Amino acid sequence: MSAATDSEPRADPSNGAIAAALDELGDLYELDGAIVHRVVAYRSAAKAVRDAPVSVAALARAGRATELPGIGRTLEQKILDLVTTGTIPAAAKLRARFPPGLIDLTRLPGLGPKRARRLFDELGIDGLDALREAAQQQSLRELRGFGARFEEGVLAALATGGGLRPAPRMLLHRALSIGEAIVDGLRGRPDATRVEIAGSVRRLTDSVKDLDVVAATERPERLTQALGELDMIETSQASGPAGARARTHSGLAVELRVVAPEQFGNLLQHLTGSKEHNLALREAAVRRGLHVSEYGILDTATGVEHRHAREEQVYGQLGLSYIEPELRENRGELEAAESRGELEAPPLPELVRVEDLRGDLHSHTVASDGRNTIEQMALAARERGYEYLAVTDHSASHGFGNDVPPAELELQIERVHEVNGRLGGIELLAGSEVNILPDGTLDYDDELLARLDWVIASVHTAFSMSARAMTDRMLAAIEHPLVDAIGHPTGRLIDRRSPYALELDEVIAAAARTGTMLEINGNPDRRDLNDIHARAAAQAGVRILINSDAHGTNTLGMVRWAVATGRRAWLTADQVANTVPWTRFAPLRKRARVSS
DNA sequence: GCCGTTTTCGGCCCGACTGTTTTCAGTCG
Repeated sequence: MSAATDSEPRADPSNGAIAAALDELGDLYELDGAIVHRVVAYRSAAKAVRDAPVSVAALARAGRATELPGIGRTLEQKILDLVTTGTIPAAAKLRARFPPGLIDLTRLPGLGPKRARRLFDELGIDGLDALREAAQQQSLRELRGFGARFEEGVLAALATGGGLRPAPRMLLHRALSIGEAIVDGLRGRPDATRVEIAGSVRRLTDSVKDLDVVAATERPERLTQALGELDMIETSQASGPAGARARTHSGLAVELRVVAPEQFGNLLQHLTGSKEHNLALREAAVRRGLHVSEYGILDTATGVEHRHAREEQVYGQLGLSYIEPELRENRGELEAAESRGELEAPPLPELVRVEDLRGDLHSHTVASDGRNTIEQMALAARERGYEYLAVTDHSASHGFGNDVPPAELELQIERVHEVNGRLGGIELLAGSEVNILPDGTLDYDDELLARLDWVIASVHTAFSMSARAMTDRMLAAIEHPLVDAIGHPTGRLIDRRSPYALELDEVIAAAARTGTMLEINGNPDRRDLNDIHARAAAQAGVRILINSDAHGTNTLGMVRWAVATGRRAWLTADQVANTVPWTRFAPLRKRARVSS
């Protein structure tokens, strides 16, 4: 937190900080009345920065930021200003013209930049407090285009805190389970011929802000009414003939859209998104004279609207092969779907599946904070069809009363080998999830580590180090010859805790060079590495592990969330180390190569 | 502000719904 001085160069802003600055600039230009396309350019650039797997500050200093999609010379210069001076001149200028509370106004539902600007220009309303006061005095309705309903809406939104901050997001596993229940409920209705989950839940993103459901029916009004009658629905705001909106008791916003069966593919494709995928898809289609909507594809040459019952037909008419929902983020999937393999763009990958996994390299037992014994975990893993399971309880300094002192680990090794000798059909690895201490050392000595069959090393303490110190800490662990893999490498908790400051490109390069595997952790709160980082790591040649981090027999299945992230990372089974049989996995371990 | 099977200017997806309106702009996804 020390201020930068002449002797101490300014620390590079993170991608998140650069993205926030671009988003703010977009907001300011929007208030300033800039054309929408310019504002969209800032938003899309912010997203590109946020998604970039490498340091954008470093890219900008190298004059290479324009390699990112949606970033041209102007934005590169603005990023460079931010990196070198800590501020963007254009933003400073606009901030002086518009009070900070004005952007808060645009966060309220139904109040965008145009109307917020009018409230400021014509009534001097410069923030939420002034807006509340004006609404209470019923002076908003004097403005043309504003009425009593608007005043009521403002007071209601401010009273409930709605709109003051973005709606809380729900983790995927919860939203998916609610979504499946809703889909089941609607499928039971005689009027529904098809019902599917769409939106970000179908794309298996980390977390979601709402649930999109699509249905095919000849009787739309019957089905939209049925949504409100489901047990899990708290309130329904029946909209129009195109669908309905509702909210579940758990607070999840649900949007149901309906079309005729012959248009179901168009609707499913549209509502699955992402917005960026659809935007790029539609722009490319327009260049071919085709206009894509949720109702069909209009061919401007013939005037014919083509309706498709299946998504494959939608992509097919656009000259594309089918794109898995997890890939629909406009991260190169459209180019790949267009490729037939012979061109320079590689075709779409065949994505890894849960069924491809042959083992799990991260699990806990009662020896630390797990709930089941070695034998119970082994039987459950064998039941899943695994050929190997690493028992990796926490190490000597875990704390929380769950640590395993060296003497205890020696006993645990014997227990694992004993069960392994007794049980057939599965290879049990005596392992440990070893803490990486702040100085980069581990909390067992090398002699003990060498007696283990498998070591996954993780950071569990001292999260708020500088990026340099944390990177060095991680690199020290990666360079250790007895560390086979790194667990949950960035430490993030989805929507709750940011990743530690870390130069991930250095971590990835070191992991690739040393043959240290990097994990995608299946805990639905973690999914760490994330999709962007896992893709970058795999492209750099790092072997990726897909692990459950199960703390009981009933959570071995959490690998499905890690597989979801792996699929979003474009991973094929070949890029995931634990898709191979034990005889091929064993020699991939760093320790196997050190000792041979 | 970006970008190019429309290549350095002139475009930049498409539709639903809302509130306040008599035909639509703004907002949202």
